Amino acid sequence: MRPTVHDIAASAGVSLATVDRVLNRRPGVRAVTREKVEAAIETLGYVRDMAAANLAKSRVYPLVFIIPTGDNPFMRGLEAEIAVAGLRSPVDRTRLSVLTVPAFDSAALVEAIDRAVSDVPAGLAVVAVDAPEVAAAIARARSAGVPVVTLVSDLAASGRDHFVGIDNIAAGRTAGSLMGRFLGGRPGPVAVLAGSMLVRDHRERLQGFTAALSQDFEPRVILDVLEGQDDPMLAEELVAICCKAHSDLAGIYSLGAGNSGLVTAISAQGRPIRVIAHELTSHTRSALKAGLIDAVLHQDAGHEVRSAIRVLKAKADGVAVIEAQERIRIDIFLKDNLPLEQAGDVREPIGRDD
Amino acid sequence: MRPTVHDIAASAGVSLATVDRVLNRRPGVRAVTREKVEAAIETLGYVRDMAAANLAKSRVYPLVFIIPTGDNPFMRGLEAEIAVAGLRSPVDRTRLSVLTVPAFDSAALVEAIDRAVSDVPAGLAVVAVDAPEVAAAIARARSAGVPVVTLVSDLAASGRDHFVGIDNIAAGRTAGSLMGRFLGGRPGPVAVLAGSMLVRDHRERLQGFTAALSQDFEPRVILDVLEGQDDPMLAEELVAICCKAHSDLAGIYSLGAGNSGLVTAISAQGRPIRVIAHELTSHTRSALKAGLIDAVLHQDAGHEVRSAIRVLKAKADGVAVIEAQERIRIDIFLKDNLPLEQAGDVREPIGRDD
DNA sequence: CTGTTAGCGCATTCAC
DNA sequence: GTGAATGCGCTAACAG
Repeated sequence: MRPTVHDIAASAGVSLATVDRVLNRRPGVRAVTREKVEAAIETLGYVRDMAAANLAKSRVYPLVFIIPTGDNPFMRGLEAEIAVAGLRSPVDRTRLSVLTVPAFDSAALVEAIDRAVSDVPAGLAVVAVDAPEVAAAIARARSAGVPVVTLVSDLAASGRDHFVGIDNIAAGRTAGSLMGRFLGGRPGPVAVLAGSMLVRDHRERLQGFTAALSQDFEPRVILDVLEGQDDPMLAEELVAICCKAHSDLAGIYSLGAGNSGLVTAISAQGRPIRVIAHELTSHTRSALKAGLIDAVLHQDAGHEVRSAIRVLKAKADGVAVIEAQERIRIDIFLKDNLPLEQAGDVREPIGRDD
Repeated sequence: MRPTVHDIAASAGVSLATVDRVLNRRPGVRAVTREKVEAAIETLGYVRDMAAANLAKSRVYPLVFIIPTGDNPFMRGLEAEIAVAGLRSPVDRTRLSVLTVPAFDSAALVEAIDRAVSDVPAGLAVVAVDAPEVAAAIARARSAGVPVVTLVSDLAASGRDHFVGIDNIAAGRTAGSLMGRFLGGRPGPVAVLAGSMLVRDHRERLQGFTAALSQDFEPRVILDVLEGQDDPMLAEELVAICCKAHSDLAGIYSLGAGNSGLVTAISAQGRPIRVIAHELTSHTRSALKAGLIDAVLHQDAGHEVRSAIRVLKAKADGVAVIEAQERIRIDIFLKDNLPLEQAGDVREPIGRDD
């Protein structure tokens, strides 16, 4: 039987209230008494039963997610997954709320963070914009006692408690490696379609891609990055122009959003072009099936949301997280290992995690 | 505030004990009374707080895992992950035990299942052997009220509550698709190294591989399956013979264990052979880095163990599982997206195994 | 058949 | 500074 507060109270010769005070680091205990209790905790190997503690406290965890507005399908999928997780709130004692702010707008993000913190939530999950003022706002949140995780896009300089997302350099390297192998000996340049080089994860993906493709394979020209602003129309136009300019174009790596435009552009081409894209959506899924896209690298929004919730609760309670469980995987989808589309899928399918 | 038992007791005009009786489907309640209570539960939207219930019951979940003996590194990794999960037992109220039985020995497995069931555990996780008597034993367990999940290798005919593992047909298809693309136009036959065709997951992988490779690519000869019994020595020998017999061998798909032997054999070859294998171990990892293996398909044993525990607890409590969370992924590793080696990783003794 | 009561392990008033 | 008492939501004797 696990030791309880009663056991350590008896063992230390004090009352439950005193034990509770030292457990929760509250004042009103003499140093000697405290040490006696801590000794008892140590020798009995006491670990507090969080379930019972939460029951007694009627604890709920108000958690705030701050994500970009706009029609980026991945972000909307993320929002949908937050809503799904919200269905379980009564069970896991959370209360989830979502704040949306214009994408890439650090001022708006800072304001949202400060506003969220003023309600002293149990935790904050932020899709970070890579800017110093954002880092400062996150630091403020933390020093106000609010645990913060960055979501999808990291900002290590902020001192956030945890990053929930994939290793984007590794993702880029994987894309580069797949591209190199898929192309085999076939000549011709490779194009890269990004959203914006102002975004950290896009920069990292490009970096990894370039490194892997130039390191492990025969020399190949990587054309200047096409910045499609994650906008399907613009992406389509840029890709079409690029195809015209390079009649021997061998491959395209799309590392951001706006893939519906990309697909339209390449399906108009009569020649085979190897294409690797990010995020499984209804568009990339059907393009994959049709053979227009060869591989899709993916991060599971559902897993990310659940992971953020678990981590924030753990941080709020000051307990350790299961690292292995919180590692977000880079999923690689070919037409042959597509997960089934599920009834609950909003528009961005899948969901599986740990 | 969520409604509690008090609320429904008041609303139904009965006592707590009666509410508890209908909640737990215990006898001693008149049909009319029961219906009143159920109506109250329905209208108030009551959901029982499992944490509080478990606290009151001092509930623990004795869970039994039955896995093969032998030096199959994946199985040993699985066992290690069970031990890791056991560290958290005090926290999540489980008590894990492991029974090992000789691999592919259905009689031994049946006996182990029956023995485990006689202790009436809260749940049973079994690496199933594909045999009718095993299915019968699992069915017995379930009708004795013990929830059963199959682990890694399924046995749908048994009526198990859930399967914890990857979709092996999809895994095979993925391997076939990758093999086809990696080979490009290069001619030459492809070999398949399996453990045994008596095992269901191996059969399924082969089936998927053959289908994908012959369906989506130019015709290619797939040689007769080499059955290496998951034994490194035998695998090495078989592969060496195969290489000698087929000087134009283009690729090898290793869908079982015994990969250290495979690696030894192919590293002795002077010519490039595309290799796709299963399960990331120290051997496959270093072969991947060295370029001897091109891709590794992987299932995360840690995830599988945690998933089995979550599912069995849920089944024991009669509550729903988060399906998305319990789907086990097929991880695809290239040298570029290898996860960092961790303390808990599978480590095999040098020389004699996979 | 149904209700009362006393905990499960912990947190929190309120006295002393 | 410290302790006794009460309750969180639920279960389990034990009465009636």
